[in-house]
Amino acid sequence: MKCSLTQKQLEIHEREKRILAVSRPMLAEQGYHGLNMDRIAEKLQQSKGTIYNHFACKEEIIIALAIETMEKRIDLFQRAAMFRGNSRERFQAIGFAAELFVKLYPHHFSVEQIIRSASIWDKTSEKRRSIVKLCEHRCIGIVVGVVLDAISQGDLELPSGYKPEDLVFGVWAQTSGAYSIIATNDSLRELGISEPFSIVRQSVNRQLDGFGWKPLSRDLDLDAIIKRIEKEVFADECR
Amino acid sequence: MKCSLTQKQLEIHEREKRILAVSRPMLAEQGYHGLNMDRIAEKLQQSKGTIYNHFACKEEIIIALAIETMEKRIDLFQRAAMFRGNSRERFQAIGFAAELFVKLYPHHFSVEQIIRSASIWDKTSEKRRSIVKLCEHRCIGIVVGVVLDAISQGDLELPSGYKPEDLVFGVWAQTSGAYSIIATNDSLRELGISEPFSIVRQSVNRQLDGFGWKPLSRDLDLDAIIKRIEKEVFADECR
DNA sequence: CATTTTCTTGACGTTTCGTCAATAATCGGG
DNA sequence: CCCGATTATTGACGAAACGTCAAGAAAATG
Repeated sequence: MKCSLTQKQLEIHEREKRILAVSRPMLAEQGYHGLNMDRIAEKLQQSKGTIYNHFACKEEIIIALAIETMEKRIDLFQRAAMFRGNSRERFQAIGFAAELFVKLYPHHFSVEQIIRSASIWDKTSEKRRSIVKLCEHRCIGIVVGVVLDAISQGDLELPSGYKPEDLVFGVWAQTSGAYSIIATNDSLRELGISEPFSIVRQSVNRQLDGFGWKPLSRDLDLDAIIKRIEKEVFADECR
Repeated sequence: MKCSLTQKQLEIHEREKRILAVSRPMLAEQGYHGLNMDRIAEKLQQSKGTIYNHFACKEEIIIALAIETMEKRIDLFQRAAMFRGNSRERFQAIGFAAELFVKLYPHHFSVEQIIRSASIWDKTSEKRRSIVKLCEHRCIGIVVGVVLDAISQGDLELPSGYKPEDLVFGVWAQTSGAYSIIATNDSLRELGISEPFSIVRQSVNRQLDGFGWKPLSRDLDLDAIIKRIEKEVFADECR
């Protein structure tokens, strides 16, 4: 009875994960149109109706994928924030995590891009939308936490009227903007930009310098810090 | 004969512009799916086949709209770059133009966002794609020009191995990333970010400070500069 | 074991893209 | 000014894909 019930529910839960697993590469590699409900059903050897039992529409699958993505990112950020070092080094670690995320999980990153566009948003359920909001909140919270630590430790003093969230927004905008351009603009090299990832790292550091977040980059050995982060936080991922 | 021929060609050219004019709000307001070939034909009182005589597919319309958009942006940037002031003030003027563009022409801005995503790109013609590249090149060229002036006037010295294009990329990423977030994230205020536009301006300036681009922002009256830009360059737009 | 509830199925209706053969308009030479 | 050739226009049509739903299968319940 109870065992049997759990059996079925387990099966359903399992299938939901498989639907998402099959959907992600379709969406990431071929965009919104590449995600095809009939093909999902076919690949899973189930009827289309069953898929629709799990997700009310295509957009629900997309937002579910986005939630998985954000959770993965949050995990990386959390680990990065725990890096042992001064506040600026910990911020650096989060930056490293963001870069790692893009490079290591391009299929996750793509989904984050796709959901940002189109009229996907308003076909999704309130329930999942609120989960997305929560994830965003948690993700920003992690970064804001490091900024707050920096302030309380006297490494950083923000201009009056400037909140920690504001600084985070600036860096968030810069990195997400950069990664988005890198992913969608195949002629960056022709535009004279040959090492975009390295440039983002530098630009962000200059921005932090501009806010006077100590120690300034000229007093830091950034390459050494990154080596430490690789070894101490993301050993598994950087194998 | 020649007049008559021109007559017809003029009509066709005129119609092409009308197709784009009708398409833009559809695309900008309702995304990729809002752009409906049948409805375009209906609105223009022409058959669908005629629309397809102008544009081989939906994506061609989108990229054509994107080209119009980029040309409009280039116009604003060119005017901004001619602002009379020191190099940093001229850079500021371009930043102002970018912000103005987003705020004043949201339907143009949206299109720039949409083309960046999805699998739109690979259904478009090589011809239009190369025009897009050219536009990007021109647009970046304008900004790079100001940076070069700053260097030659001794206001700015880039770190070794750092090219003017790299600095421009950083700012480009930050502003485009920020505007994209602003446009697609309706809960910024809940995340603690209440004045995103003002924050972007400040963040960019801090970044320029970090590169030591003189005069530093603490030696500038940014509000006064912006007032001057409004009056001297964009009087029409800021009425 | 019978009944009720839940789950699964795939044929179907609908929308929308893009095509193409037929028709209409325009052009150019005599 | 007229007639064949070229070009442009049309809308019915085929194809693809989304989402629905009534009927049937499986599971739960008592």
